[in-house]
Amino acid sequence: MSKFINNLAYEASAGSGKTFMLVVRYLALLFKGAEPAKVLALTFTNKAAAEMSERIVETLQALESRMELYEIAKECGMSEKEILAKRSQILAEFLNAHTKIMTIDSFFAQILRKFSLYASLMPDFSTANAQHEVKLMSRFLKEVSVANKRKTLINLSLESNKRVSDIFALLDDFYLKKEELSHLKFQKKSTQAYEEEAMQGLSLLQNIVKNCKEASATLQKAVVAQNFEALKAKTWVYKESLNYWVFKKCFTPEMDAQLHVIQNAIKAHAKAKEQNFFYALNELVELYKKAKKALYVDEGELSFSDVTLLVYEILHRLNESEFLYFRLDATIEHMLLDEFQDTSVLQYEILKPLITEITSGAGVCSEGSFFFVGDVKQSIYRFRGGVSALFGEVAKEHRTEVKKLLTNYRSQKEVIEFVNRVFADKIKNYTPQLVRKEAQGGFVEVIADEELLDALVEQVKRLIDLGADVNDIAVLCATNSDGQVIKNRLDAQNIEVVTETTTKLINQRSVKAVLEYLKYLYFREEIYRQNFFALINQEVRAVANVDFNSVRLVDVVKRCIEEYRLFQDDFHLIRFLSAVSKYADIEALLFEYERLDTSAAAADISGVRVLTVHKSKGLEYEHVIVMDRLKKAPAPRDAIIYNYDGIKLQNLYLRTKNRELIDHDYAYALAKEKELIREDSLNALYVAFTRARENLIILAKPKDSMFALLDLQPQSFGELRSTCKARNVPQVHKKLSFENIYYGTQSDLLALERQNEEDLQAINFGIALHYTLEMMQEFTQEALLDAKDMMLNKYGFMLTESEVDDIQQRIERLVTTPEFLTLTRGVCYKEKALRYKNNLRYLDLLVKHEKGEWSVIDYKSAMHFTEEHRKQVRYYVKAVKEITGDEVRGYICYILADTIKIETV
DNA sequence: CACCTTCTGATTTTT
DNA sequence: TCAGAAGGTG
Repeated sequence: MSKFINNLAYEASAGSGKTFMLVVRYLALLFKGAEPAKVLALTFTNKAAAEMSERIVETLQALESRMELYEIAKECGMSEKEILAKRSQILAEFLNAHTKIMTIDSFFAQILRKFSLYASLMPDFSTANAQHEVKLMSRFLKEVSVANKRKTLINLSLESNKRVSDIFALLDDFYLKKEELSHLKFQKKSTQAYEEEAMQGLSLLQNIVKNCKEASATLQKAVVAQNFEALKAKTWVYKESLNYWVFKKCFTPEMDAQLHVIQNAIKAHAKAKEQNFFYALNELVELYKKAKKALYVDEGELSFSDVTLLVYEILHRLNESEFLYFRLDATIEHMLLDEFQDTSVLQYEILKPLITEITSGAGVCSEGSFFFVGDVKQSIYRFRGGVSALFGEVAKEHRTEVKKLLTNYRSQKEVIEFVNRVFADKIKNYTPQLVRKEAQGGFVEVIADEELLDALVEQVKRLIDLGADVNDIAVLCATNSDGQVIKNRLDAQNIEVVTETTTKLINQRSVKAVLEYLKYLYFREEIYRQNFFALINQEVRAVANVDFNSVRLVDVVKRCIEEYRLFQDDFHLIRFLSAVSKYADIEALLFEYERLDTSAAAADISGVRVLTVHKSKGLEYEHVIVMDRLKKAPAPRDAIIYNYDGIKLQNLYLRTKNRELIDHDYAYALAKEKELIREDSLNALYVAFTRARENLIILAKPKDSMFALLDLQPQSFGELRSTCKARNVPQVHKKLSFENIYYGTQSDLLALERQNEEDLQAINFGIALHYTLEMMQEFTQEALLDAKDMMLNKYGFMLTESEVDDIQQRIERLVTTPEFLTLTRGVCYKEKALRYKNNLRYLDLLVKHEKGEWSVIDYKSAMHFTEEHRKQVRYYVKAVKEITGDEVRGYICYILADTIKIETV
């Protein structure tokens, strides 16, 4: 019997079952008796976090037939039978617990909310506001002006040939790395002396040339430089010796002596300038920080990095006794970290004390455990602060046992072996992946073609002709703009396409239409009116004026939806409405909406997936086409080169043209930086290639190819096939329709109009009513008043006064209805998660009565669709019965305007 | 043919 | 900021 390893890491190559291991680990902990609320599982994306929760529920539900069962039993040292016996209980506990499966950013935000007062912050701060940067910029400039540092900023900008906005980005860099930089000192130094020194050397050199009879015209011209800058631009200045080219004829050792004088002066000059630059930057960072603080104290607005930094600072200010931030809710006894190679040093520093406590067993928790998975080969987020060296360092620091997952469970043989061949001698310490016995197929082809887009269309058609489902085809590209171009080309060929941008709310037709409408109202440009009516498929007609000073933006949008009857099964508009309410005024919306990244309502969109390699991380597809970049790769241009040794920042340099030719240290740092960039590109290609399950097609251009570092030749392996598998019946997506033709009488039309209006209003009303009920601590009048306030905060904007009163009256009646009070006697659970047809649904109210039986209560604010509701509640009852094994009854509680009706289902 | 200077054009990845 | 092309000189 194997023993559960408390301190364990997995090096998990692509497709090697990383999520599987995470789920096994998580469930093993629960079966060993850990409370779900004490297990912290952190991921990098919301998608990954949601996926993990879903996988855990899925696994538990079908445990008897899942591969995980064997592993969990092994890890726990229990028999499969024992595990299965505990299954329902564990599932119920998991669904009812405050689980801590989330992104690292939301975890930090949670900590900060608890400790917000330490940072002079209100707990209801917000992150990622669209106007954040603009506001910050103006605050910063004000601070600069107040502190009399305008000159510093202007000099910094002039001297480094950078715009203030670029300086802004560097400031943010420094702000974030402040702690890491603290051991470095920068000194102000005059550069004048070095310039003179260099010019002196030049004039001595000019003398030598003047006295040389053999000097050619070219040579005489070559040694002419008006000033220091012109001298720096000369090519010969960076040669090791002048015993070459036109200098050769006049060469004397004295020439080289002067050359070295010039070189040393230039080197020292660059160094001095760099120091001045960092010194000034350091000074301005203080003001930048002040501006940031002002913004979050006054307006409660923070960026993601502010959250991380503040959490870090707070933790370091806390003393031992205060240091129980993670024990506020419940102790965290177990930690599971996903995609560890993408963690930044700062993020790790925050988690470190927690990890130390767990691994040393010094904490209150006697049996804590630490677990992380990752793959340095898939580290592609260096630009965002990810440090892949962290993986090894952390394992070493906490004496974590590292295991390798060697078998690839995702791909077919040809794909795996191709990847092994290509990367074996390119990626350091590459371990070839093993192929499963049953995965002997697969296909890989490398195609070189100048016309990438034509080749792509051809390959997509080839796959479709072979019977491939379009939803199983993914096109991976280098940039978002490439993705847009690819989408347009496939669209033109009538091939359905889904891009990441397709799913953005602002790209939904109905939302676009409303935006055009608003633009017309605001700018009064004819084009917007035309666009609006074209988008809603209605005849162009006059649009009434709106006074934005007297009408709320939300109301304008609401009226538009009603007037033009845009609401027809369109949940995008509902989301849009709540997004609109966040904008202060029409100007804010019109100038900022493009940054609105609320995603569209979940819709079953069908088509070829087009996405960047970066976005594809963690995903897998049957057929993958990896596209070369359509444009040239950008030149590296980060102004500051950070030189890390492992995870420790050693030094930093200011990127200066040609400096590597005369400054050894700089050359070393630059070479290191270049190597890291190369590794990143290599890793990106590794990620791209390993997304494929069956077929991998690589489209490379002959010149400037991003595949150049792999030395790929046009070639193919295996046989292209599309295995037809049974799949879910695709749900028919109801297309948006903007009907404006009615065949009824005027009164029918009015009735219909009213109904549309009511639909939207009724949904808002229902949501608010539910929310109020959810927020009530108990079913009393007093609790209602508190809950009403909370509801007003959240939904007040979309309700009229009479609706608010209506909600209050309805609930007042509810809490004085004896039948309801009897029904809710016992322990009440509100909004409990329940797995329902592959979706997590929420039960309005679940009551555990004294004798152990349960009641499922669903609230409704209207009598529509009653049969639907009954079905739903019956399903809930069945589910709860299965989970608990107890007696369960279901009720629908109609909270109507004039009466309360409770129906048993 | 070796080498310099000047001009032109291209231009990211995101929780 | 860099890469590549064009144009020029010995």
